[in-house]
Amino acid sequence: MVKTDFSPIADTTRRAEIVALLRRAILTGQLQPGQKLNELRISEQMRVSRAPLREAMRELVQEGILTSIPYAGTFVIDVTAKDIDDAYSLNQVLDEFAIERTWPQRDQRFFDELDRRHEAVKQATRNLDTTRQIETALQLHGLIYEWADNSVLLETWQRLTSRLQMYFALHQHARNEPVPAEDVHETYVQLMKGTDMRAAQRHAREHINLDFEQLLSYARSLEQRPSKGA
Amino acid sequence: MVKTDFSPIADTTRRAEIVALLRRAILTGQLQPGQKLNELRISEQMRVSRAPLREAMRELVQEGILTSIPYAGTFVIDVTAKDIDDAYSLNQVLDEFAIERTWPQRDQRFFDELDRRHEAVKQATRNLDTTRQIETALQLHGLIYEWADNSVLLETWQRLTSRLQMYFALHQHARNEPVPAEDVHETYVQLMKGTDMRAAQRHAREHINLDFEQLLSYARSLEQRPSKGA
DNA sequence: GACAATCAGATTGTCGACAATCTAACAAGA
DNA sequence: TCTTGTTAGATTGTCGACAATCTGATTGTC
Repeated sequence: MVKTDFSPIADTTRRAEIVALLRRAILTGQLQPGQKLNELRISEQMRVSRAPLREAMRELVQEGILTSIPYAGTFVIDVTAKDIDDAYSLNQVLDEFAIERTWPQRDQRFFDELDRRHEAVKQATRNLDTTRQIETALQLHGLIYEWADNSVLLETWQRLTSRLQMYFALHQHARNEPVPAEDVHETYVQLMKGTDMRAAQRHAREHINLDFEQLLSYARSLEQRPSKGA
Repeated sequence: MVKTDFSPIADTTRRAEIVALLRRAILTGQLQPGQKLNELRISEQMRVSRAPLREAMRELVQEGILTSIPYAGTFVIDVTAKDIDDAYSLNQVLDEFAIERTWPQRDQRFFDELDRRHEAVKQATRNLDTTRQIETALQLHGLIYEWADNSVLLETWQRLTSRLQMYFALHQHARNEPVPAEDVHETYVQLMKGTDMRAAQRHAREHINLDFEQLLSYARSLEQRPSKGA
C-alpha cells in the first residue's frame, strides 16, 4: 500500500488552460473593463477552436468578471464606484465572520503560513512588482478564509477576490506604480497571532477601509468622463 | 419619447433555456445528488446538440450545483451535512447584513411586495405544492437581498439560494409532504414592517435556525449509509 | 435633407463528426 | 490467485462548417 499522498492531477483540458489565460489577462488589466472579446480572433491567437474558448468564457461569466449579451458579445465587466463600494462593504462583513471562524482553529501551521504569505508580499514589494504585490496581498488576506473551514464562505471569497484583484490592478495601473514602501500588513499579522479577536476584526475592517478609499476616489474620478470600452 | 419601462427581452438562445431546464430539474430533485449527466442522452432528449448543452453545464458548475471532472463527467453536487451547515451559518451572517442595509430603504413598495410574496407562500401551502412552497418561501426571504441595493450581496445570495432550494427540496421529497400548516412567516413579515431592526435580525437568525435543524438531522441520517449516485 | 428599406459583412450560436480519454472486461503470465 | 497488459465500447473534449442574428452603410423615396 502506497502511503504518500499525491496532489491531484492537473486539469489538462484546453478549456482549463484558456480559463487561466483569460482570467490572468483580465485580472492584470491586460484586457480592460468594457472591452469586447472577439471569439474568432482570440481562438486564432490561442490556436484553439471556438468551442473550448466559449465554454471557458461561460465559466468566467459566472465567475463575475465577464458579462455576456446574446448575439452581441462577451465583455469584460465594467467597474463602477458602486461595484467597488458593494464589494467592499460585503468584504467587511465576511472578514469579520472569517476571523471569528478561524480564530479557534489557529495553530502553528497557521502562523507559519501567515508568515510565509506575509514574506511573499514583502518580496513582491521589494521587487516593485505591483501585479504580484496585489496578488500576494490578497493571498495573505485569503488565509483566514481557507482556515475558516466553510466551503461556501471560501467560494464567496474567491469570487470577490477576482473582482478585488481587478479593481486594484486597474488602480495601480492608472497611478503607475507608487508602491507603498512601508509594510502595511505588519499590524494585521501581529494581531492575527495575538489573543484579542475583536481587535483583529476591528483592524481588518479599518485597514481594508484605507485601501478601498483610494480605490473609490479613483473610480469616481473615472466616472466623471465615462469612456466607451475599446 | 416613450416613457414606459419595458422588461428586458427574453434570452432566446438554446443555452439559456437549457440552463433553466437543468436548474429546475436539479432544484426540484428530479436529478438527484451525485447523479451523472450523460451529455449525449440529454442532448438527444432535449433535441439540441451537445455544444449549447455543454456551455449550459459549465454555467451550472460555476453556479455551484454541478461539479465536473475532466474526461469523467459532470455530476449533480453531493449534499453533505457539512455543506448544509456551512451554507446555513453564512446565511445567518448575510441575513443580518441584508436586513441592516434594507432597513432604511423600506417604503410602501417594499411592504406591498413583502405582502405579495407572503401571500404566494400561503397560496402554495394551501395547494400542498411543496416545491412551489419552497420556491416562494425563498423568494419571500430574498426580498431583503433585492432591497439591500448591493449587487455583490445579491449575487451571493442567489448562489446560496440554489443550494438551499436543492437541500430543502431533497428534504421534503424524503419526508414526503408533511407540509407545515401554520404560517411560520407571519412573525417575520410583521417584524420587517416594524421599527425594531435588532429584533428582526434576531428573529431571522432563529427562524432560519429552525428550518435548518431539521435539514441537518436529515442530512446526517443519510450519511450513516452513503449510497452511490446512479 | 430626413427617413425607411435593403443589403453585405462581421460575429455569435448551433450542429455533426472526429480525436482523446476513460472504464471495464478479458487474456496472459508470474 | 493476483497482477499486468490489451482491447472494445462508451463518453467527454475539440474541431471546422453552417445558420441565425446584429451592425452599419447604402440606396431609394418623400
